[in-house]
Amino acid sequence: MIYSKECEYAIRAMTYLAQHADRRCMAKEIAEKENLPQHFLSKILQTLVREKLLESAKGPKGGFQLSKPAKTITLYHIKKFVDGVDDLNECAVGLTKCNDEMPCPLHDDFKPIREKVKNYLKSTSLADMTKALDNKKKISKAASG
Amino acid sequence: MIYSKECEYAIRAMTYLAQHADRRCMAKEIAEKENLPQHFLSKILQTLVREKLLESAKGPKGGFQLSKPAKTITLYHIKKFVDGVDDLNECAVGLTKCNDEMPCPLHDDFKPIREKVKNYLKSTSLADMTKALDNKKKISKAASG
DNA sequence: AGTAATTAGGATAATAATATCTAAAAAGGG
DNA sequence: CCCTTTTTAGATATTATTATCCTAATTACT
Ligand code: SF4
Ligand code: SF4
Repeated sequence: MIYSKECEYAIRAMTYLAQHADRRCMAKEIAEKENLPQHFLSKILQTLVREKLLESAKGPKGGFQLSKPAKTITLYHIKKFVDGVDDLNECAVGLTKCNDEMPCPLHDDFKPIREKVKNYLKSTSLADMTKALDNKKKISKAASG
Repeated sequence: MIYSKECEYAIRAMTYLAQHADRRCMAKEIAEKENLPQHFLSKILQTLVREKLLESAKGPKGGFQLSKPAKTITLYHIKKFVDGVDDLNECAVGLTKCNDEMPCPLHDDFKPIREKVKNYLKSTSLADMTKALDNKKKISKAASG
């Protein structure tokens, strides 16, 4: 609803990296564990390296890792580099470009929602993602055992 | 952010029809007035007829019109028939399918936002769209004159 | 130095979204 | 009945997204 596959894969891969921040992870490993198309993922990781969100190393013991602490990388950052964030500043209705002085239909109803989405992306870091995943694991264990 | 071009065009066309509910409008007219690709729009209008949201008539004096009152047709209905609404029930994060008992990361943060979007689409009718447009026109006149 | 491992980058392929074109069918007006 | 207008439907074209493949470059280890 909010981002492309490419961006979704980027987020999932970076979340995986955040969960294994103690070492480098290979593209192949991430693809297998997260069930992502391997070659496509490699491309995505390359662009994330170019955008300085990741660091990479070639050869044996090579792989990818976050270039900075997980709590400083937000979903917004990732979307910004992969998809761009223009759509978050455009109308849901699509009648004209956004402009507070000359609002289009439903401005007052829609703009707050759009702001909430933007805010959610900006306030959610990879650290939050891993925390949420840990929680899920706990709940899952409690339920089954 | 929420729907495809096709759906956006559908909404804009149907809003136009709601504004001119007293008569039938030709595809060409709608395309010109709303600045939409004409042939693509024709296709879209055809599917809306098949889905019973519009009625059509061929030949001279032909064209398209809403099949029921503007206030009974919501953005949600339109999206449902054009794009489908599955994405409104899926995760923003994309890690797994939605399931309240086994929530994925950020469920509690994201789900309310998603519900707000859904609600917005369900509670916004074509009549609301025309009302908002009228309002805009008024404001625009007051500002310039 | 040699070899295996791994990322980087370019070429290509497959699929989906967006857009156009053309001919056929239906309706109205002469 | 014929001509014009307009929708309908199907074929085709274009572009963007998603995905794969292949080769080169880099590095680690022996
Ligand atoms: S003014 Fe409001 S309704 Fe109009 S484009 Fe901006 S956010 Fe959308
Ligand atoms: S985060 Fe919540 S809304 Fe999203 S898939 Fe998970 S349970 Fe569903």
